[in-house]
Amino acid sequence: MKKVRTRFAPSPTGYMHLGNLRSALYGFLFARQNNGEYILRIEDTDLDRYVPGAVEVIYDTLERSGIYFDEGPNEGGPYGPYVQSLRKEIYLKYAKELVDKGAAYYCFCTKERLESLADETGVKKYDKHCLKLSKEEIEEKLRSGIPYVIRQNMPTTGVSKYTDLVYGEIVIENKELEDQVLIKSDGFPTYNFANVIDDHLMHVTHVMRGNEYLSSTPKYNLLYDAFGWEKPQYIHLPPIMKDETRKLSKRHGDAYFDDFVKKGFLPEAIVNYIALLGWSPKTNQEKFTMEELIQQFDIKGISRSGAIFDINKLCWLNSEYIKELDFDKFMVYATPYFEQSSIKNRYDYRKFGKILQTRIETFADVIEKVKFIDEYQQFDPILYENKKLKIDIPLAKDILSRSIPILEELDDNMWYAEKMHEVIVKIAERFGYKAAQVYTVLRVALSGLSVTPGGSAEIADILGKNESIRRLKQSLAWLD
RNA sequence: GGCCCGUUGGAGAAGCGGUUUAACUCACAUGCCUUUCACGCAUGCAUUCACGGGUUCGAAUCCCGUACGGGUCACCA
Repeated sequence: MKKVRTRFAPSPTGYMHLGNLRSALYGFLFARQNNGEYILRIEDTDLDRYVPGAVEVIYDTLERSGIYFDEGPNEGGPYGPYVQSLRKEIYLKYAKELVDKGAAYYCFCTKERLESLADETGVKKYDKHCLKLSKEEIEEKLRSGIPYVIRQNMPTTGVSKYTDLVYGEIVIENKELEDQVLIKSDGFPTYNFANVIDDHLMHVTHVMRGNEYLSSTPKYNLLYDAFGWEKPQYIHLPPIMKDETRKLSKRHGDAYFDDFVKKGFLPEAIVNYIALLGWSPKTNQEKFTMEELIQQFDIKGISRSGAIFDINKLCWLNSEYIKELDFDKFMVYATPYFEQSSIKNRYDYRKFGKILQTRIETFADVIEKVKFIDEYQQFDPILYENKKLKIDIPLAKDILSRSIPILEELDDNMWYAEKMHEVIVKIAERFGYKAAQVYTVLRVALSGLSVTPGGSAEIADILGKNESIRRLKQSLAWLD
């Protein structure tokens, strides 16, 4: 059995789309679990789309995701270079070999002629016009410097079939195949060609990519056949969708890894979630470490239909990862968000962090949760009402008016969460309330919210005595 | 439009001809906990697998057709 070698072959667009990340992940998992090798190859054959710094973005994203390579532009390796623009001459040489074999031919057609080939539905299929050129004519045109491309010469009859490891047998009639361009007039290869050449030269055994290539794969197979090369195994992946009809795409602005990191998602959670989009494990496990994914990943679990990206579930997974963080680590992630929030450089971030860790789904939630500090304003008294605890507005008033004097007597240095608990329980005992009733009323009065970032004792602690008393008095006044 | 692929609850999905009265997770709802909110815990949520035929003693599972959705038909990857 040949050693498994698979590859991730992104083009340097400057961003890492989650769909791409998932392809990178699956390829990585597959290579690692088979003790194979994982290769990074940069597909930059389109000069117009080149983005400076894009390779760094790719490496940075993958590194943060826990994905690494055995061979690539930075790692080196025996089959380099691993950047296609650096391999330009290689492709031309092989293209010419194909021309000699009759599997490809020079084409000098102008853009205008190509345009004129469109049928009534706007679909144009190349008519093999230049295939008829004689050797002399070709020599002549080449000599006089007329721009040319090299096209693949497709068979016009028969069928091509191959077995995809996810989709099963795919059969395409050869007459559906167009004489695609292999070498562009700028001398660069097209993706379609460079891909095949490099996969072969780099000894790639398994090709994993989006299923948009499902129906063009026979063209690549024909190329392998023309060279007499062994074909790789194909593993086509279903798309990740934004909703039922739209692919998760750049257009919608929220499909990049970086976007999610900025919103306060942990890379581990993103990777974990994405692993589950289009693949399901044999067990009921939902949370996975990278190591577990490597062990449990299985091509048989890859689905064939598109998966809708559900931010809800990502949020849930992220909150699970956040809760697991040890507190110091949590604060490392959370601090930048405190810095962006309205309480920047005020209040004790750690005190807030303590109560927030179980209450946020993304770190960006910190910004929202902290707003009540500055956005305290008259609220609907209905917030006090609680049928389970039998709290109504008159009771809330009682509790507030009786609690305030007692709390006011507390010394400043007694004003901390643990002490507040004691005091609240005492108040409850003394006036015959349930502790929960006092807690709830104070919590609402101090925050002006029904769902609060913490319990009343913690909130009072953070606010400090003066502000807490002020708010309690204010709330009482509002009730009149 | 031609060709290719897909279609199980709001979302991810298991299931691969008979202990499936269709797992599990998210969401949602309800309840419990009660030092409150959150966390946590428990329960509920598809008589049905896009639809219509067929094969079979028996189908979500096999076959055919229809509908719907996606992909592809570039000197873009």
